[in-house]
Amino acid sequence: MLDMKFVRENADAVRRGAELKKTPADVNAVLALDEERRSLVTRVEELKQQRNSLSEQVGKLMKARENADSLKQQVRELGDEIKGLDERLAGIEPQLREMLLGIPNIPHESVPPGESEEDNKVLREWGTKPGFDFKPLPHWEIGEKLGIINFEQGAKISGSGFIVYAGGGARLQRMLINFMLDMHTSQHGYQEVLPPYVVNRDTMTGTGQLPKFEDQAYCVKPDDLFLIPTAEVPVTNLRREEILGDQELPLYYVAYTPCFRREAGAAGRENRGITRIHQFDKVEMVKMVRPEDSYKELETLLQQAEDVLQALNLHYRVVEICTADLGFSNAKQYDLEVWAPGMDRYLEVSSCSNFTDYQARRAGIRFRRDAKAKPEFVHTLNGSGLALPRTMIAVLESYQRADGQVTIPDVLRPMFGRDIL
RNA sequence: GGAGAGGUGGCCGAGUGGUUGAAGGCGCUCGCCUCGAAAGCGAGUUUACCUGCAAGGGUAACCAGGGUUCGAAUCCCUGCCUCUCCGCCA
Repeated sequence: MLDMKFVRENADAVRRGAELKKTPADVNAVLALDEERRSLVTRVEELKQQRNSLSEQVGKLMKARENADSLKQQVRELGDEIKGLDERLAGIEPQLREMLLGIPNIPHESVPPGESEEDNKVLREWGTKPGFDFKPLPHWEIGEKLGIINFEQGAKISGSGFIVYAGGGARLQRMLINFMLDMHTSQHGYQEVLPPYVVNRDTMTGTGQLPKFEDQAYCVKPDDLFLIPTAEVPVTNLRREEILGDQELPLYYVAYTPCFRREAGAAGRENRGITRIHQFDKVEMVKMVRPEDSYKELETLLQQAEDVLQALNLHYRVVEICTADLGFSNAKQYDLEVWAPGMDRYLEVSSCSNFTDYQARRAGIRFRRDAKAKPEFVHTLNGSGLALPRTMIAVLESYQRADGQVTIPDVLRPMFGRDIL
């Protein structure tokens, strides 16, 4: 969320930002409620000051064994008035917070303007589309033929949108996860964490999944816990409500987790195969950095995600997301889209975002530059490094052979132990 | 799951109704001292919000939420968490 003071002092910039994002946001209503809150606070604090000093006098009188009844009565009446005002405040404050949460982060000035995702800008391409002397199959056909992806079993035991990897498929998936984690920890300086896959309501709220997207999450009802939709949720919340030391920054976390998404409303789209499933694996990078470094850190984050694709020798392109397609909390975002020759299209495998202080304010993640300095909010970033199903799609489809077999990418061979699936 | 104990500032640790935002110690910051350092001495050391041009003033917070009271870190209730013992279990 944005800082109330910032909204008050930069109302126009906030309005413009929401417009650019095509997100309706009633800034005036927020300003009005803020005004009301402040006048209420001022009044109630005055009354409390009176109560405190009168109450102190009561104490003195009673100690001196003098009669304090009329004073007591006076304080009691003050107390009633305070109670009323406090209750009104207690009603307004959550409402104000909620309205503030409805205002999106402001896009960075470098973000290209746009009307829809059509206006996203392809910045560059890496590698070339692989050529085939046969018609490349889509991954679901490869998967079924080789018996490494089983859709029926997934549907049987869990439901549509769940899959079972078997044999070389399961093994390849595990190797890919290993490979990514190893790269990010040993070459990119990340600390690996293995968080819980189920989190509480506060955690889901801290990163913004709740209350707005409750219908997208799987809920463990008796315990009011939620299956994580991405590792971003537990990992970003690791430091929730903390004040970090300057020497701790920048913090780089990488986590492998499964991700669970109900995808309510997404059913029936052109999502054959495993492009969009309810449970998938992902390696996620999360950064907490000093504000002045965040845009530089976004570039390295992007590069680190690209490194994975390059090591796997998969053709991809880098897309700069335009203002209209930018996520609600994002100030700037790049997507990596990998080429899937069997599907004849690009698939988003990574999304690298700079949230500036928007997410950190909501989650209360701060740092102190030195012992005397005021705490400041960190900037948070995250990026997939990478999403497994779509990486798997790209590998299967790009490395397929005329005989139906799939070659194992060079970098994975030592780990995998053989050169075909 | 059963029984018990406990949750106070960066840390340790006092505090059971009235200038206690909180003793004392440690740590940390600044200053003095020193060629420099240590020791020693002195000062300072939570956060959020409101108000003010500023200096400053004020309110709130001792796990969280309610309650009692003129007044609560201190009393009562509920919840959460931690620890110990028992049970169960990958």
